[in-house]
This record gives sequence, structure tokens and C-alpha cells, in this order.
Amino acid sequence: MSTVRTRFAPSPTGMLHVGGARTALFSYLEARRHGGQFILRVEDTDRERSTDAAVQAILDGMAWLGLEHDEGPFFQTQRFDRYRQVAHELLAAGKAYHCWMSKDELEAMRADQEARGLKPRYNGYWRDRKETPPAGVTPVIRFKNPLHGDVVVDDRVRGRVTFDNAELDDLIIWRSDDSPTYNFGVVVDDADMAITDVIRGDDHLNNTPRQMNIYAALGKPIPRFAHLPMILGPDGAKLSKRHGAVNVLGYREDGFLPAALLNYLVRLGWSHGDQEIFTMAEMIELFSADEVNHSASRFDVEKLRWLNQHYLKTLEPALIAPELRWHLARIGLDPHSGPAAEDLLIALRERVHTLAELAERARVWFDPLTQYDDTAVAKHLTAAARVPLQAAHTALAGVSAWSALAVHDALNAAAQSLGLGLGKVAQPLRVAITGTQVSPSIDHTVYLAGQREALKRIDAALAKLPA
RNA sequence: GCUCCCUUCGUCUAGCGGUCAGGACGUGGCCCUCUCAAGGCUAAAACACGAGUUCGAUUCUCGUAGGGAGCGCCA
Repeated sequence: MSTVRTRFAPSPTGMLHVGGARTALFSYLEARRHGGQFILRVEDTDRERSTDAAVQAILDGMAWLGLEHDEGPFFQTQRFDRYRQVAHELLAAGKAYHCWMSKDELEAMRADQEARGLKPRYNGYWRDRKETPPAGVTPVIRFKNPLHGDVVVDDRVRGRVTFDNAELDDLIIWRSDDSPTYNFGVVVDDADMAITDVIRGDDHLNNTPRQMNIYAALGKPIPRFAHLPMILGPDGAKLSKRHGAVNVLGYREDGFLPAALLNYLVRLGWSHGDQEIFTMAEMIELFSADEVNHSASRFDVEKLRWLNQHYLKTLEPALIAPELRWHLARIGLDPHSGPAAEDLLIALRERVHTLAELAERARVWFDPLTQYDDTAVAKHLTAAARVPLQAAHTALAGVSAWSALAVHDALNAAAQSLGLGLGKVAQPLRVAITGTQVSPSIDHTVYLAGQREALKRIDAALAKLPA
């Protein structure tokens, strides 16, 4: 069997959204699983709506996710000569024809058809007509779709879907502005690039019979198709900005890890028994387009958040640290002036779901402590806190090699010698260090402050105590 | 309107004629505990509806209802 070749072919009219990302992921996995190639192609034939910024956004999104392509990116705008050549071959072979019907005429015809409850479509007026073309109209080129018979799509996810050629019309393959249309461009590209598996959103299922007819006219082998169900918003409506981030890079800004987003996406419409957690290696080994579900699924941020925390907790801190620094810098903290990103990760990863939250919670160890929570102070910075705080100060001042473990030992010893539970020492100390009642375990909370700053904050707290 | 597609807990899903309909997220409870979490245990929670096939349907067939997509000189 020839090698598997898949492609991801977004049109650069916006950002890389989660639906596109999943399509890309599935295509990527299918190629990797078979040791084949994954190709990136930018479908920018719509010169009106395509932008360079969108191209860059898609490239950046793919790079962030780590979905590396083996070939490309190819740009359709750079292949116009090829499309033109193929269109003219079709013309010469009598498999396509010029159509001089104006846009206005077309529109009037469609309006009339709709008024009569019919499916709006081209009536084939110029298909076999030999009359003199009207002056002042630049013709388009239409494909001669077969008039009769069925087209059967053997879809890898949908199964066997049959279309009646009588339902199809002669689609335009070449515009009057001298550019190719989508349905024509994809076929030429997929054929030229020897794509074996077309994996795309199911909004393309209805285009498939037309495309198959073009393959046939071209004498090219027809690839296998897999049409993926779409991803909806939490409310079941089409995913939009209203639902939060739709742009993949927006998830980065919200503090998600690529591993989490990828893992979440792979489980949308696909599963492997009861398994929820998949490494990239496992996805590649286990994924198959043949096992994809038929129905649309909703995007559930809560589950994504759970997965993200899972990866925060299990991935090597050193691996995540660079991404955390990116977030720290993003909220105005200098990643190199405060605690190490790795230490912050260890102390906070069980308490947050995203790196954005983590960075925000890390703020207390970067900025000077000026804000104290009133309730926390009232409850814990009482006269009774004097002795424990002083003991903590003494114990911490005596630590020679500053580490979370050393802090832990020092504090426990101090509490024990006072005959107090650790809570009696930890809570006042927690308020002293953070100004609040909530923080990571007391040893990490103190450790992250650094020895000098910790002692300084205890002194400040001691000064606030009632006499 | 026409064509095509879809339908299991709130959500993601397992199931492939006989199951107490399983797991996960979320939610409630309990345990653990220096706060908050994390973790462990536990509870509630689903086969859209109606026929048919069958000894037996969540599972197969057909309808109904409800959702979605397409019908562009957009992709």
C-alpha cells in the first residue's frame, strides 16, 4: 500500500479555531500513525478575505500545538497557473464549458426557483449551447457534472452516503475574474499532492460528490474521505466568540497547555475505551479516523481545565517553566526577579487549573506586601500569635540552606517545642507572608518568599499585632 | 423549500441482541488535613418518541419529533 498522506487546508480568513485544530490534529495523527506525511496547505483563493495576519496566526497556532507538517505550507494563490492549465484541459476534453450567464441573471433564476419551492441551482443553459455569446460578459468555466446516476461516498466516519447526480448542478470551477473556485482548487491540489486521506469538517460532506466527479473527469484516484462532526459551544449553538476563546492562541493566553488542549480535542468525537489521558505517542498509536463518532459534540471548558491541571501536576516542571515565564511577563512580573518558575509550579499547581491563574497567584511573592486582608488579620494576627510568630522568626533565621524542606523542618520543630499544633503557627505565619488566609502549604509559602523577605514580613506582622 | 447528516446521565463518551447500561468532567456527601487545594471513598444522574423484526431490543429496520450542514463567480 502506498504511504498515507493527509493534509490540513485552512483558509486564512481568521484565526485557527478549535474546530480547525481538531481537524488538523486528526489529520496529523492519521499520517503519523501510518508513518506517512502531513501536509499544510493554505487555501487563500478568496483574495478578498484572506490576510497575511491570518496566515501567520494559523502558522503560530499550529506551531504552539506542536503539529508539525512535513510538506508546505503551500499557498493556492501560487498555483493559479496549474489550476488554469487543468481547467483548460477539462475545457478541451469537453468536460467543462464556458457559461456567459451574468450574475444578475443567475440571481433572478435562483429567486424564481426558490419562489417555486425548488432547490436553487444552475439550469445548464450554456452546457451544450452553441449560440453567439452575449457581448460585454466575461464567461466563467463550469464543470459538466454527470446528469444521471449516483455518487457514493464511502466515508470513514459517516459510512456509505449516496447522492443523486440529478441533485447536483454544473458548478463554476473558474471565475470571471480569472481565479479558480474552492471545489476545483481542492481537487487539483489533493490530486497533485497525492493526498490519500481527506479529513475535514462535515460541512464539506455535501461538496464531496461534486469533487468526486471532478476527480473522475480528471482521471485521478479518489482519496478516502473522513468527515468530522462539528464542535459546538456549551449551549449547543455554533461555537463563537460569545462562548469564550475560539482561537487556539486564545487558549494559550488563558493559561492552557498544548498537551491539555490536544488531549481534550482528541476525546471530542473519539475515544479508546475508558481512557481519558493520552500522551501524543498514545494518540498516534491508538487513533483511527474509522472510530470517530457521528454526532456533534459540545466544547466543555470545565473538562479542559481538569485536563490542564492534570498536565500541570504531572508534566516535568522544567518543561512547563518557560510557558509560565511567558505568563508572568504577560502580567507584568519579571520572571527573573522572583521565585523560580519551577518552584512556583510545584507550590501552586494543585491549586489552579491554568497558568494564567498560577501567574496571578504568584504575584504575592513578586510584589512587596502592602495589602492585608482584614478578616485574615482579625482572625490570625491576634495577641495569641505573638509567641508562634516570634518562634517562627527565630527558627527561620536559623536555617542555613534555604529550601522548602528546611523550612518545613524548622517550622515543625518550632511548633513542637511550643507544644502547639502546626496550625497555630502556620495560620498567623500565612497571613504574615501573604496577607491572606489562603496559600500553598506553609513550607512552600515561606520558602517562596526567600529567607530575607520572609523574616521581613514576619517582623511587619509582629508590628501589627495588638499589644 | 430541496438534498444530506445527527440523537445514551447536565457535558464528553463505553456499548456493537440478553449488562445492576460502564467510565470521565461537573455536582452533593464523607475521609484526610496548617488554609486552599490535591487525593481517596461514595451518591444522584441517561438509552428522544412510536411502530416493526426477534424468545428478547440501547443495540437491527421504518417512521415521527428535535437538532445540524449544504444548496454562492465563500471556503
